[in-house]
Formats: sequence, C-alpha cells, structure tokens
Amino acid sequence: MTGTTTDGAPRRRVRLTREARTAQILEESTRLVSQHGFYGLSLQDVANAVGISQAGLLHYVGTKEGLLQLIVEQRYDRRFDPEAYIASGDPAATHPDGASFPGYCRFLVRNNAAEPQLVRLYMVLGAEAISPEHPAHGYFDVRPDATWELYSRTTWRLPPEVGPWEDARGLVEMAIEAMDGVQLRSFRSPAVSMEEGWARFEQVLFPSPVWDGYR
Amino acid sequence: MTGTTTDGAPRRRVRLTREARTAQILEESTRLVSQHGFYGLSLQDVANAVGISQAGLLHYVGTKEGLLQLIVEQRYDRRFDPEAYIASGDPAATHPDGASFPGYCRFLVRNNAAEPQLVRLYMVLGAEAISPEHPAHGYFDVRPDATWELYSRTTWRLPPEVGPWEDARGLVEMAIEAMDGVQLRSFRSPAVSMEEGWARFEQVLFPSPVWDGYR
DNA sequence: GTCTATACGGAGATAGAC
DNA sequence: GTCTATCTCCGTATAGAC
Repeated sequence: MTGTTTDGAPRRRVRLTREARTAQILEESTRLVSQHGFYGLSLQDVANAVGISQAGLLHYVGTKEGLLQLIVEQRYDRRFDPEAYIASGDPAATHPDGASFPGYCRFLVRNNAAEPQLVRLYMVLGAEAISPEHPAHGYFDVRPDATWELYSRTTWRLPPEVGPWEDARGLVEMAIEAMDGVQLRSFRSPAVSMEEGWARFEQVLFPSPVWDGYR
Repeated sequence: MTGTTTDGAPRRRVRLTREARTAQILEESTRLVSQHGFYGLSLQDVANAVGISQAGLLHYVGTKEGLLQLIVEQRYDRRFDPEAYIASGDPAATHPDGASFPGYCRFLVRNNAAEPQLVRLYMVLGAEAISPEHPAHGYFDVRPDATWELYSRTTWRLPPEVGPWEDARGLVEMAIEAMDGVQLRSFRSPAVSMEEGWARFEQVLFPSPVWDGYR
C-alpha cells in the first residue's frame, strides 16, 4: 500500500504491485467469465470488480484476449495434476508400484468440488471454445492429447487385466468424459454433488473384481 | 434499394409468411448461438444471416430473450424423445415387453451425431445457463427432472437384476452424463465420433451378462 | 411484413496527464 | 501504476413510413 492522506485516511487510488493486481484480476475475471462466458464478459465489469478503471485493467492485460490467456493458462492449468496428487500423501498415491488412477480421479473430483467456480469457468469456456474463432479454441482442442501426455509422465499401478498404460487411453478418456458430464449435472436440480455423481461412475469404470486392490 | 428494378429483376425485399420467416430465423439463430452463445449473439448477425433488417427481426421475436425462448422451446425440445424412437421401427424399440433403453440411447446418439449444430447449441447454452440470471437457466435447471418424467411415460424392458424402472434413475442419469461428456469430447482432437465414444460407455453401463438380450 | 431512421447506452482501445 | 478523456464502433430497442 502506498501513502496516506494528511488526516491518515486511506487514499482512494490504491497503488498495488503488479503481482497483487494480477492476482485480483485473475480472481474476479474467473468469477465473471464463469458467469457470462468470454463473449459475455466486459472489461468494465472486471475493472469495477477489481476496483480500478477500465484503462487501468488494460494496462495489465493489453487486450481482452490477453485477459483470457491469463485466465486459462495461469489459473486452470496444472492445478491438480498427478504430481499434486502424489504430493498429497494419499496412501493410494504413494504405493511403491505406482499411483492409483482411480485414486487420482477421486482426488481430482474432490478438489474440483471444492472450487465449483473454476469448474464452471472450464465448462463455459470449453463449450464456447468449440468455435474455431474462439480465442481459447486451440487450448481446448488440444486438451485430450495434452492431458494424456501429462498423465503419461506418471507411473500408474494398473490391474494386469487392463494391460500396460498405453492400452488404457480409452479408459482414461472415458473417465474424463464422465467427469465432465458429472460436473455439468452438479449444477442442475435436483442436486447431485460431484462426489456422489462420480462414485457411481467409479463403480462401473473400475469394477470389481478386476480393480479390487488397485483403487 | 427497394422495389422493382427497371429491367424487371427480382426485388431485394422478399416478403415471406410468418411461418417461413420463423423457420429461417430458427435455423440461422441456432447456428449462431451454437457459435457464440446467447450472450455473444447479436440480433444484427441473425438478421444479416436471414436477409432482413434488425428491426424486421425484432418484429418477429420481440426481444432478444424472445428469440432465445423460440430457439430452446421449439427446436430442441422433444425432438428425439422415446416416442420418436418407438416410431422409428427399430426392433429393439417395438419389443412387446417394452422398449430397450440401451437401444434408445443409441438412437439418441445416432440422431445427435447427425445434427452436431444442435448438440453444440445445447452444450453452449447449457453451460452459460448455469448462471441463475441466464434467461435459459430455468429450462436447463429443471431438465433432469423433466427428462426423467418424459422417459417414465414409456414402458422399458429391463433385466430383472436391474429391478423396476423406478430403481433405474441412477443409471439413466449416468447415461445422460456420459452422453454429455462424449458429445463435448466429439468436438475436440483427435477426433472421436459420438458413436465411437458412446459405444465404449454402452459396454460399461449395460454390461454382459446382465444386459445380454436386453440391449 | 419489412424498411429507414434514430435514440441511447455500452463495448474495446488509445493518448496522454499525474 | 492509475487515471480521465475520447475515439469509434456495435449493441438493443422504438417510431413511423411504405
């Protein structure tokens, strides 16, 4: 914080560091994009929420598209990746033969459920970005491959019946698809929490007896 | 601009019946909403696509929100409901003991795959409409219940192990969730068609041997 | 049924002061 | 680092002519 007025009251114009402002901008714009989508977002709304002028906001993000890049890349990317799962200390994650994939899915669901705002952002943006002209199109289009590559860097412990990791791509994709569906459903009525919704899928995607001892 | 040209060429201003114009408007606005969402949609764009002025468009739909209502209610609702499945003549649909639910899912996927534009509309709107302020919020919020009730009007043929229809709501919800996930995935790379994506889920949602002879 | 004209507000972006 | 002022364009909606 910089300076005070002569009577000691706080200044109207609060001067923050670049990092602090960026964090604020990220926070508020995530909320607003999740509510209105990127096309429905106005820079003025973000600026108001942050407490600076619209021109001040542009000073940080350059253009509206720059703001989107900031959001997508810095906030959502790699927040709950397999490394974070292993670092969480979950016994199923630190097994000497490799991490549990079903356990990782539960980890993902649990963390997403704790930040529904972020999940909404992802759903709205992911749907809008089906359009090739959407600025986040490339990011989302490439996600299936990018995710698979990210996951492939981890050693997983799979039942012998499933085969090697390379053969499990179909299953991994199904897990992601089911998770997307469960997440979307969790925003409608009657309420079904992400955890509840996912628990049902875990049973059919990783069934007994094949996955017993591998979950 | 308006009126007949001196050489008798056709008029620029084409006068159509209300029905014909409405159909056009529905067609083009479906396309545009699926591309930009409702917030990102402009009446001018729709008007241009249809070939009338923006004021002319408002003559039909009243307000932008009126346009959305037209789209959601008249286009998407009840297009591929269980009755249409039974009327399709599929042998799995016309079994004397009741229709096949897995068969209905395949029917749904097949028809949706043939109209990806409509699927996109549904995905984009459904995501935007998570916001309580969104004009289509009510419609989508209530969908799980509305769909269940719609499906419950049909007699289904289920394996005894699954129990009566009333016990199958969890399974029905999973099918819808999985379908949503598969549909979203079908718009990304590398390409996985809706049919391919669904075939994988059919195996785990309606597994052998329980569902053998009931699919 | 369709248009032009117009009101009015809000959008993104830039220039330059402090 | 943040502002005000301003440019230019586009948004929805209405009035009224044809």
